[in-house]
Amino acid sequence: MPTLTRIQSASAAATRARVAKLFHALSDPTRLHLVELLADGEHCVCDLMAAVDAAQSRLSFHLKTLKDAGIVADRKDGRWVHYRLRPEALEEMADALHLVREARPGAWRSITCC
Amino acid sequence: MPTLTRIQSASAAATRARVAKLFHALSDPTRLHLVELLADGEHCVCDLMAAVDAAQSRLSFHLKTLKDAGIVADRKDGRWVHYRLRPEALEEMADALHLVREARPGAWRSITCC
DNA sequence: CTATCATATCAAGATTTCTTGATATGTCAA
DNA sequence: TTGACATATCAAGAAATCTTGATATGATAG
Repeated sequence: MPTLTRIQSASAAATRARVAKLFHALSDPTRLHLVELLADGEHCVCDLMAAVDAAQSRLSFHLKTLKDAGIVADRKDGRWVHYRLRPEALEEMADALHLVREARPGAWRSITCC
Repeated sequence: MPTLTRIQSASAAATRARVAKLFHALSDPTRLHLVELLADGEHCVCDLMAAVDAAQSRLSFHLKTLKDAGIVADRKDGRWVHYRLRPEALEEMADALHLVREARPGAWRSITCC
């Protein structure tokens, strides 16, 4: 494998891993619900816990998953923690989808068979 | 819980499950790679197998995952099978993202605490 | 027919993700 | 201070997902 190709596919692989992580973060109904709730602005964990019916540690786990993917950010305020959406991450996802949606017909052809 | 609320949240839950399934299908680097490859049109399994470096049954598993989510469709042609993207599914995902991205500030307020 | 090829499916194990209950940490109120 | 509260983290088990190798199916070529 030539060097350039290796480098390109290495970064393509890194990009895919990043995008996969973003999509994974939204691949769970509870997390989708949380993201919906945060769509109108910042909320504290206690509100979120009341809105989605989840045990505290379970909610904490899902918020952490979203935060690790960069989809939400948090802010400490006394004994409360407020979470908010990070629109950049959602844009990143929209961009990834868009790249796939714009067809590039004939970019590569059948080699192996058919 | 009043009936209307229960019905609404039942269908909201169903929608979230559907959307979660779509996002889950794209939450894996191999499947993202496949979707990229299909972005320029239909390809047979053998081409895809050459392009992503995956064992046959592994590829088959990931294609099935994409197909079950409705992201790709297949077409049998003699002993070959050709897969193609289903743009509707990608639109569905883009729509789901869009709903979250348009903020609806103040749609609900803190009740429990804070 | 028979052999070969393309693909799907299955079974078992490996790995990852999720849930639960328990405990830790830091903050505020009394 | 002390106690109650909000949240995070941890450990262990449960569940889902992924990988691998083996076998099944159906189509074509010879």
